[in-house]
Amino acid sequence: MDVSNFLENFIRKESLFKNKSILQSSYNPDEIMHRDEQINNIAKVLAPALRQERPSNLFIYGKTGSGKTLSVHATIKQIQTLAQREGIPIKFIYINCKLKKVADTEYRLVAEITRHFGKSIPPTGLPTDEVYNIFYKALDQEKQTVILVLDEIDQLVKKIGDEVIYNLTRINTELKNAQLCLLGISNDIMFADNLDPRVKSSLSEEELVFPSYNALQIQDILKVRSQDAIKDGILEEGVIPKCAAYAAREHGDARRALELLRVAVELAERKGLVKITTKELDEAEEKIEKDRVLDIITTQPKQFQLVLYSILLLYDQRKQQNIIFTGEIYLLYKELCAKVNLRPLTQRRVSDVIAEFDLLGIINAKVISKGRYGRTREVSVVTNDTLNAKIKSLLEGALQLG
DNA sequence: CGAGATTCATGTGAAGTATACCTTTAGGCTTAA
DNA sequence: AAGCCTAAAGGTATACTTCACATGAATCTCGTA
Repeated sequence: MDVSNFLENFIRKESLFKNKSILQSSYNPDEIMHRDEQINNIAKVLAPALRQERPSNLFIYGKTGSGKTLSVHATIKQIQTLAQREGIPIKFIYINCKLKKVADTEYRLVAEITRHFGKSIPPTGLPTDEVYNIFYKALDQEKQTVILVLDEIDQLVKKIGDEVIYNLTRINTELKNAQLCLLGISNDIMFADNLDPRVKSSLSEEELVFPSYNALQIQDILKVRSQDAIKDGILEEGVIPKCAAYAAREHGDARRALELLRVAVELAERKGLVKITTKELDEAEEKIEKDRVLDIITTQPKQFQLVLYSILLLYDQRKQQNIIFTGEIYLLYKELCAKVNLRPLTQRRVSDVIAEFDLLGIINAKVISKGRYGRTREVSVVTNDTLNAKIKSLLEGALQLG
């Protein structure tokens, strides 16, 4: 009865949001603030497409939440409407390379691209060459300019190397009708330094750097968006500046600032408050991190979870010197496997698993040499204790541990 | 005392294996003319 | 005879294993001052 009461109230009660979607990361605002120059530059580079000429490949750097993806999308949209009106064949393909199972191998990446042409590619079974062929054909079928946006391209290269990109940049030489333009987006400024020089030079025929927003700019953005997104007068004085300050601390991540605000309002709503204070912001910050980590963890395979569980268990035992080595992890992991009736992976594999968790940012794992005492990964946990406890109980449930 | 040589515990690359899934091909059966 | 379904054959990607070699600083060794 409490539940029905709650739900009843929920309907009656006015939402604190006017339009929540405006604060969600998928939202594309009509106007992007403080990015005019960048958008103009993108437009300049891509404009030749409107004359059926191949635009130079473009490479965009900038920290997370500096508006890269947004600006690209905005530019694309404008070009597209224009192209549509004039009947110019331009096609945009956007792929986020970060998504696991979408673009973490060469095959999967090319398959994913090809699917954007309406072809269906099986998840496995075809030779990679064949997938390339299908891609060529689909691409070259008609006279068109295709602009391929690879977001978080650094993640891709980190995983599978730069050969794919090389292949993609070279495709143009074999195309009769169509032309392909690559637009790479990277969070990692140093990324290009580790590229094969050939790849680097062809990928970044043009380069563009997105500076991070400063606290004031983030405040601007927050103000404008919150005006349309949430009810008037529910933000306590100082909430927006603090929110901006939080985000600016994290290298000016506007996306994070918006998320922070949205989650804070959600929390307030759930608590039945009518004012958002900085307290909600703090809670929101915690919740976001928690959700991010929990989300990653729950979607991992069992074996991975067990490895992580071992790490957390060891971390708890070692409060003082919270450094853990691969060998210990593997030992405990094997023990746990026996308990849960799981065939343990080899140490070789576990080594890779640990490296993957590092890449995901859930743990810190650094390869060190202990001199006479060998070589290992030095693993430490980055999450805080309350979150760890949460993760552990969650994993215990998922793995049916005692 | 200091320069090399040793050593340890794993990192790491390459090649091999199991599994899941794909396409192609060849029968075998059904169906319609 | 044409069409459709099924099963076998032949092929691939992926996750993982096996094998073998690479690492790199603490420690040891041994010649020398």
